[in-house]
Amino acid sequence: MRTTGDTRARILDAATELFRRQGYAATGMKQILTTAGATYGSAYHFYPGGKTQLGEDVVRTSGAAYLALIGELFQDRAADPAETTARAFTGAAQTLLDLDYADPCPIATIALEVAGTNEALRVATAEVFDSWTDALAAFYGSFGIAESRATARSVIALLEGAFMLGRAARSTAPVLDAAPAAAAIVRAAAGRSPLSGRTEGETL
Amino acid sequence: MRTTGDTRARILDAATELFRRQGYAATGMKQILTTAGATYGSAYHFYPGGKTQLGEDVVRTSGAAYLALIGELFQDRAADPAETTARAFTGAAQTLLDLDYADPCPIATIALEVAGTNEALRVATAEVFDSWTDALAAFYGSFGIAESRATARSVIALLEGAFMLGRAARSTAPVLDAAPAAAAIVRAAAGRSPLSGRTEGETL
DNA sequence: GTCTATATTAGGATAGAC
DNA sequence: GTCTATCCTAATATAGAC
Repeated sequence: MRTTGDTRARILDAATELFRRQGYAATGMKQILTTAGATYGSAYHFYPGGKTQLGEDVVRTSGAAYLALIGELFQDRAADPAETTARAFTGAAQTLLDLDYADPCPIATIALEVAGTNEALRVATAEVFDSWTDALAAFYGSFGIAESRATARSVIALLEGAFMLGRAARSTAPVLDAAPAAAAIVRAAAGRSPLSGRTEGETL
Repeated sequence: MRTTGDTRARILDAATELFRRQGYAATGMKQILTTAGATYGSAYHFYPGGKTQLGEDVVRTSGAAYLALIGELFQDRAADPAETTARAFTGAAQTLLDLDYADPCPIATIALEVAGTNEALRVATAEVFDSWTDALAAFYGSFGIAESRATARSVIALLEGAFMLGRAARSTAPVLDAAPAAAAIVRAAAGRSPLSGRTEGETL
């Protein structure tokens, strides 16, 4: 039995970790509770809606944590946004390695698993993806990139897909390959924007 | 009980369909067999390795079918490869809609689910992704694009990620947004290639 | 708020008749 | 090659004592 944090936090942490490594459906409440050092009584006290409600908490909580991470990675207004984007991918490749190919995205596997079978969870994953898109779009928009939402969405999609191929192959190559590709997406969108030219060729 | 095809094919088809809609872990053998109109006896006769072996057959068979589809979509040597790529994404958005947001990629959900828990299946998904990458890289390479494998991998990753966001949001927008993004990836790679200039500006 | 015990259903897999 | 019956385990969830 661990003693770090309160019981609800331990259950949430254990579920987040296990969902990330095994997926949602393959992870049982029993395993979560054993890992968390908690009991059914506690779990259904905090999550009367059961596994689905716990899953929602996992998705929204880790979604918010990643939103904060996006805010940290994408804040340099002085740098080329395409370069900033590429750097984020390079860092993500390292994260993939550090996690030994567990899912670097805490909601990706869940999102695919529940898209057609659990409406509450599906909505939760959609809202998290939207919040990430909003944050990244705001960053690109601040550089005058016109289709900032479409650009942000594609960059996030590319990262998610690269994680998928990387995990399957147990290789960081797909994520590293995606770094210049992501930069190309951003540069192309910048080139199509009214303020274009400013981000092309010039360092600042 | 259906009578189309033999028993093994019915089991394979049912499993493919259910894995695509519900994922691998959430789909039970019982449900597969009920849907297929088959029994345990038949299932373990054809797949003595059980659910994992059935999953492998699903991954490799539908992986081969998609490889053929890639071959059909990417064969026009007269058109701009970036345009061809964008058109494939537009078509994929329609497929997503036609499937009512079931997974257009038959192995994506499985790939994420098993990446850390089932080595045999993980290898199967990796090999399928590789075969798709090879085919698409050969297409890009035929246009003189130098980093053809990295480009192909990123295009596939972008499509997989766009499917993920699209399924979560029940919207084709992520896939449609990804069409010009994919074209940008291809154009950027072409621009970095020795034979560059040929695919830029010119129609042929 | 936490515990144990249990209800109920489904999970994957096997044996052996036919 | 197909069937039924069954084994054993684990699934989610609940009840009720403490």
